[in-house]
Amino acid sequence: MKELTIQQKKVLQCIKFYIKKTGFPPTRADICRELGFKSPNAAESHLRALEKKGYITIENGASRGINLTENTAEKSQTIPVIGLVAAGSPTLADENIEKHIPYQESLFLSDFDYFLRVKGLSMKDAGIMEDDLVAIKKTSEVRNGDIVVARFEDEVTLKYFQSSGDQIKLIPAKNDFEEIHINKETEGFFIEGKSVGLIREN
Amino acid sequence: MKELTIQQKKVLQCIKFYIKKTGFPPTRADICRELGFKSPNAAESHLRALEKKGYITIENGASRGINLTENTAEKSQTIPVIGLVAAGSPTLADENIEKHIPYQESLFLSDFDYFLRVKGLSMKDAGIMEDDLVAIKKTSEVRNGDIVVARFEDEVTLKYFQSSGDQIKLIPAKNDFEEIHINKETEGFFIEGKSVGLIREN
DNA sequence: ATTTATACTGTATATATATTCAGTAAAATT
DNA sequence: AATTTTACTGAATATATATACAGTATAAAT
Repeated sequence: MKELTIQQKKVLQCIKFYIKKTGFPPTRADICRELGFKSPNAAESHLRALEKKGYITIENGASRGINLTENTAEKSQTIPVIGLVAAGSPTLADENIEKHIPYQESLFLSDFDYFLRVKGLSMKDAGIMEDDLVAIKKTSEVRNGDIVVARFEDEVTLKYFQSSGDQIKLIPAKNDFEEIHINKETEGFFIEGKSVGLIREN
Repeated sequence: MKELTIQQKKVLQCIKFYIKKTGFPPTRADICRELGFKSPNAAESHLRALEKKGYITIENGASRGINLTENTAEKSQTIPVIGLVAAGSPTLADENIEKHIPYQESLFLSDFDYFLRVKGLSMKDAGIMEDDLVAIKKTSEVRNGDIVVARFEDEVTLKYFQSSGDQIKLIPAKNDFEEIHINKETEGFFIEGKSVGLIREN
């Protein structure tokens, strides 16, 4: 989508804010009032520019006939899905993002930063199946029994966390997978975050 | 909140639908067009009734100045969670509803009608754990391999569905639970719906 | 039994609103 | 260098829209 100018961004923000506040879109005059314009044509021109660039649609002849396009409206309500690949860490870099899915704030008890798409069945006995989306909160503060995203060198895994002293155990929830034992200070070892929820798309 | 009459419900639904479709609320004339009224005052009166009962607010003098109140607006964005109890069917009656949770339309690939709170571990090997929320779409059209909500007399269960001819098998996803074999025409047997997704709140 | 709420039609109108036209001026693009 | 885009002011206007007023009729509440 074509880039917006600073003023056009201001107008778009103004529209979003107005809708949030009142439940319906602003008139040209409303926009002028909010942004200090003295002519309704200032608002009109900006609206037509926003329409041309695909951020809104305008129903001609209708009062307050402004509609945020899907792309515009959803932007603030989506969260990235990241593929869990054997090599490479789950960063929020564009190349790792599989897609964005709509997201409601209070979906889980805790807030979270991204969804991790699960590969493999090492957590099967914890009810985490292949292709499930695990909601991950980025943090290194984890407790025994938490399901964590751990990185060791280039490998990223989802495992139960168990620590005693300097010793950390990463335990898969399936007998035929192996536990990983690691020292806390081991170089290249990080806890990326922990699971706070799960979504499965049948 | 005070109960709405059938007509008032229709008008409220019409407003919601119009906003969903266009992004902005309807005029009095729009409502008349949608519902077949011949006088704008018909819409006006209903709007004032809805305002009086607290379902909407109206900004006087503003065109399309209709705002769904928090309660009203949320209703279409929350979905009920129903406890899966051994006895009693999962109806949407108030007494069965555990709570409402926020819900975004495109969360799963299919739409659905309610969440079922899972009790017991009979579907553990399908990755469905105790207290998980299974998204249920009310339907009797199910295919072999679907996870279905089946009711037999007073008992409601979540099982794999498998049919051949008149014979229906309800298969739990755990060895130590028993399969249920039932004839299609058995009295008191119903398929309530099928699972289309899952949410786990860690 | 009387009042109030529901559920409209039909007409009228003040005003809220979109939208066009005429300008000015700077910045960006071609 | 010429054209287009951006960013406005200012005035004018057709029409979209809320809203009041006058009725009619039935159902519900007090």
